[in-house]
Amino acid sequence: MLIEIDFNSDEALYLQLRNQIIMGIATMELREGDSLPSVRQLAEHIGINMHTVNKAYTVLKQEGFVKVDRRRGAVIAIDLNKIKALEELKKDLFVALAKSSCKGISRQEVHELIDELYSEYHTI
Amino acid sequence: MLIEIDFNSDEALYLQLRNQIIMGIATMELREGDSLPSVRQLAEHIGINMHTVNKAYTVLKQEGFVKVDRRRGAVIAIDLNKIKALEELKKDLFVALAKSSCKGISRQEVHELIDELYSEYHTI
DNA sequence: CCTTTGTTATAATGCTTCTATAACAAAGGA
DNA sequence: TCCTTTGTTATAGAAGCATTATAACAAAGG
Repeated sequence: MLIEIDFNSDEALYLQLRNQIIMGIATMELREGDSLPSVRQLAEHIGINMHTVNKAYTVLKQEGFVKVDRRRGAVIAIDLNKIKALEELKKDLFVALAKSSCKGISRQEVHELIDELYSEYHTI
Repeated sequence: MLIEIDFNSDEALYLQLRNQIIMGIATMELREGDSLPSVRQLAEHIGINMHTVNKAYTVLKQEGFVKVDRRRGAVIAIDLNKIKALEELKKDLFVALAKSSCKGISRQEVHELIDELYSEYHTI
């Protein structure tokens, strides 16, 4: 899977990494059971520090997207928790929708955008 | 308008402030032309530093939610820019939807959540 | 003339991010 | 058995951000 880090972004490196892996899972580019590169390999490949990759993996583990196996490294393993996920989504959407609502974006436009984005995610 | 700051949150104070004001506009608790308290008044009222409030107002100004008038202070004045707003919404939704998609939340469930949240925003 | 307004400057403190170096036990392969 | 690779942990430093504090300024209004 191709990882692209933007060093000029104001988003933290470990979060860029985390987000791209989550999007990889959503698009099924990464599937349950797939191994991620070792922290050292990926760090070397991207050109960042090992600890930064490790931080991304640790967050992904805490959020239930990977399990870490000493033999196989970080392995994609979705821990389904819809209730928690719905709460988080709600929190994420709250401010984003308030902003768009203020800027005159209609409810229908949001629905259309959701469809457009969701069609890129093949899980459901 | 009631402002509530959570000092235990890991979200920056000036962002909590910004978000609450945006949500205030979305729910029409704050309307075009309304004045916000002066940076010093609001800082005093909340119990935080003047510069933290000033930072929130500065961000809101840059994002086109208020205009600053030397006489009237920060005044709600929406600068409509739907194209930019749609781009930002898309970016905001991208990761949030990827996460929920991975966790098994269906497209329909997202649509329902959108309706639920949007019904609290009376602008459109 | 005095107060209040936003604005700007400077400095100190604490937290987060990122890097660097190092070491450890566990597992696998030769 | 020995070597390499794995995740993990500890420690330390640099840089940037968030927050506070004190201070000063010009502009506007009463």
